[in-house]
Amino acid sequence: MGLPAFLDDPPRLRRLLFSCATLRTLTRLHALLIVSSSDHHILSSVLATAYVRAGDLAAAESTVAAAPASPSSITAWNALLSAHNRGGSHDAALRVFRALPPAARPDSTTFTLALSACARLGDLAAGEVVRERAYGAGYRRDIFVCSSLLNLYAKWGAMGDAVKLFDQMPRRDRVTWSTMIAGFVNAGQPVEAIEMFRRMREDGLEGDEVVMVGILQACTTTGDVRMGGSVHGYLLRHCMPMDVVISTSLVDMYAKNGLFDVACRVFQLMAYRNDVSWAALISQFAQNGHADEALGLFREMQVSGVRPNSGAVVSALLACSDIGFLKLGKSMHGFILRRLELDCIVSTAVIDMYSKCGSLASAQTLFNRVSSRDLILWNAMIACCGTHGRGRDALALFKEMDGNKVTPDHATFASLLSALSHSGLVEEGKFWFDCMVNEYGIEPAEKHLVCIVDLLARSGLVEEANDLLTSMHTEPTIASLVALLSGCLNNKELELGESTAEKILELQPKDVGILALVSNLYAAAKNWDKVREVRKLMKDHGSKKVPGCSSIQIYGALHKFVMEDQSHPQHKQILQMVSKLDSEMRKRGYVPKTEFVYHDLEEGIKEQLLSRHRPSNLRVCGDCHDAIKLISEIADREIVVRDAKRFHHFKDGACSCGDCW
DNA sequence: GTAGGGTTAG
Repeated sequence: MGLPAFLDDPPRLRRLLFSCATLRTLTRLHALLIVSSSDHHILSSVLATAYVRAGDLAAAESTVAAAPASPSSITAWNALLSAHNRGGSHDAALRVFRALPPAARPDSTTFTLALSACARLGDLAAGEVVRERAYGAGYRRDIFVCSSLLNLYAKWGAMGDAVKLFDQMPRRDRVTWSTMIAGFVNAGQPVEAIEMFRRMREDGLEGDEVVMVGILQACTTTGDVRMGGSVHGYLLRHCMPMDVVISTSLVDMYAKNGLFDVACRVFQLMAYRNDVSWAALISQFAQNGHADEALGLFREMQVSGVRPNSGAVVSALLACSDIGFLKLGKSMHGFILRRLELDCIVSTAVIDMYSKCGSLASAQTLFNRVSSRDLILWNAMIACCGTHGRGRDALALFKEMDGNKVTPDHATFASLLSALSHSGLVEEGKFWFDCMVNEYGIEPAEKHLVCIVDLLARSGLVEEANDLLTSMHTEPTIASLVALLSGCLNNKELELGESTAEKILELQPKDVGILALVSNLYAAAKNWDKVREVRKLMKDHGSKKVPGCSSIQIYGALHKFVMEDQSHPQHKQILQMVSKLDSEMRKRGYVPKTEFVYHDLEEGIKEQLLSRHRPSNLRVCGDCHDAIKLISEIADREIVVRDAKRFHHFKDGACSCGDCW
């Protein structure tokens, strides 16, 4: 049987290879070429490129590798490298680059592609090897090679190297400038980024969309909304195409600086919004306590047909945590399992959501299922145990983490110490604090000091706590003094208490809760002059508190209560139940602790207020704590209460957290 | 067959 005539017609064969639509026809053609006696090696580059286009990168590689290396084969190698990069297989791209036969003579494109792979991988060392080879091959002044190298440095914080290279470059174009700008933004040097932009314009170049995105990010981090706004105006004046990315940067810039109405307006005017645009706005609402708006937007996003990405889901989970919306959070967990990848970031958010919605057990279960855990995930789980009053569990996790070769950081210790402190594990707390400083070389930050002072003072070791504070190089902060004072008050160490109170007053606190604590200390010390003085301070300077809000979720519906609020449809029935519980409690010997009311009122009125009291410092107060203990017994229910910081699990007339009041 | 951009976790 004769072979098709086109096999002896190289130009026709070339055309055929290029137009091969499917991998199957291509493989068949290749087989024919091999059986034919014609010298198909001269076509191997074309064949390999065709394989790349058909998506069979392995076939492409073996084809180009089997052919004798020639300068013309480098385009096929480049096509292969480029395809690996496009598909996200940067490791494979680097492997191909390393396997390149020297006779193939890598060119500017080859080095550019290899450097791009290094930049994606963050492999600075591999980048150095590529750079040396590129320089050796005479591409020291090639603008593409230099830009790729610059990008590698800029993306991974080697701004010193980037600046050096940038200054040596024979020529700079918009891409080189914008790479430098993005690099400075990334490295947390927004001022330098803006300075670069100024120099760029001095050089006679105008910014394009990519440059302006960098500048907007710089404005976002410096908080310079004026400049951000003028960039916005510049974009409009120069009729720059407002694409998704630049509009999203604008939304982010306005929202991150608190201008939610402007951000929403820009968002509404966008011709097209993708998942990132939605996520940008949702995250800002979620992070600034506007959980309802965040969840509303999340819903709208789904209605409009955009599938939430992990960023949007993480933010929505944060909103659920914020208002304790367990049912919605659970359904998001389900959505993630069906549609998204459960990576460390998402797992952390889900675990945090379960914990903050009161379900530590669900958080634990998920944590145990996650196979690869990063530092932040461990930290989150340790923090969860701590807030639920499980100091020993937190310590066990910490030890397990250490065994898993994850090195704890300052945040780990902050959570661990806080957990130990609230569970009354004094010896352990002291031990790990020393360990943190001496073995892990972590300089105690304010949050660590507050924890350890709290731990010591809580257990009565007020002198030791005070000595620790005075031994530090820096002046004690309000928070650490408050921790000390609170310990003094609870342990009736009034002498040290009074001097601590004095120090706190010198720092002029505005927080009503802190002033109340100071006043209580003076009252305990019977220093009535001081009590009057502090009360006056509370009246004159005390910051106006946003009224505390309590909420409860029943069958997925959220019920909210604010002080004096009577808007709930079942208000009457609720009050009836409260008074029923109240009389039942009094029968069991409940006496309201009126010292927790910070207003100057008659005793009788105080009691009335207390029975529907949300604490002004957003922590469960001692009176509520006692009351809920009794209610859990009367109603024979487990009651989980979350305040601003921690959880209280009440059951059979007791609270799981050993430390509260 | 070549270089640069937006959101998200303790």
